[in-house]
Amino acid sequence: MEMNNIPEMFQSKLRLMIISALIRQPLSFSALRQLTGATDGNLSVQISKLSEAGYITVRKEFAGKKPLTTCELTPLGRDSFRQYVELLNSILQGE
Amino acid sequence: MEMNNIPEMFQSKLRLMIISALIRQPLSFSALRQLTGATDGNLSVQISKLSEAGYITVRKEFAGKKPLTTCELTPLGRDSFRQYVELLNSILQGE
DNA sequence: CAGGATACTTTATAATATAAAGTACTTTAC
DNA sequence: GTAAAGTACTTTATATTATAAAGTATCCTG
Repeated sequence: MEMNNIPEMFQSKLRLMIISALIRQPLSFSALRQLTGATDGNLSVQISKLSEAGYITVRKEFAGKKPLTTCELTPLGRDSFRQYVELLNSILQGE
Repeated sequence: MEMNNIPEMFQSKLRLMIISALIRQPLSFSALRQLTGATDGNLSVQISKLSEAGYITVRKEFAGKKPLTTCELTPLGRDSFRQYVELLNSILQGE
């Protein structure tokens, strides 16, 4: 099968949920936590991985005196996701 | 007595400890917490008050991905403290 | 199949802020 | 002088994220 072609970044349910959520618009850490139901720690780790892979950008600032983290999909992230979906489609089509 | 002259900002043990600690050099929130033994909430509140009074400046930044808060005495803060000590001295001297 | 290597997840703890509740002290009113 | 009010300080709980440690699952390898 083409299983070996599945990019690292899509081999985690949580990362997949994050990317899916970011397709529509940038979201804060809190929003992602709510949408995914993930724990803080796990969410933090997976966001870092997506960021290191260049799939998302992470902006940090202070909203008042509290930290605010915003995640946004990069073109690379978007393209990779598109390609991944195409790959799944082709697999579905029987190769 | 001159009791009524005691400035608001010096009427709290914690604020006094903070100012005393900052006389030597700027310190982080964590350092102040350690030095004073105060709880996070209380320390945060009293730092805000000192800042609003113009006695200290509070700088916020990210050290890596974590927030770092640094407090520094302003000239006003330093002068006020000096004057306060003088006031106490004069009271001690019998007015 | 036992033993590792990997990677993901949870849990605990850290850095600060805010709000709510508790405590103390000081006025005011009777 | 004391009960009721008002003020201010303190603690406690919870919110934002990050990191490290421990747990769990999976996969490879001999």
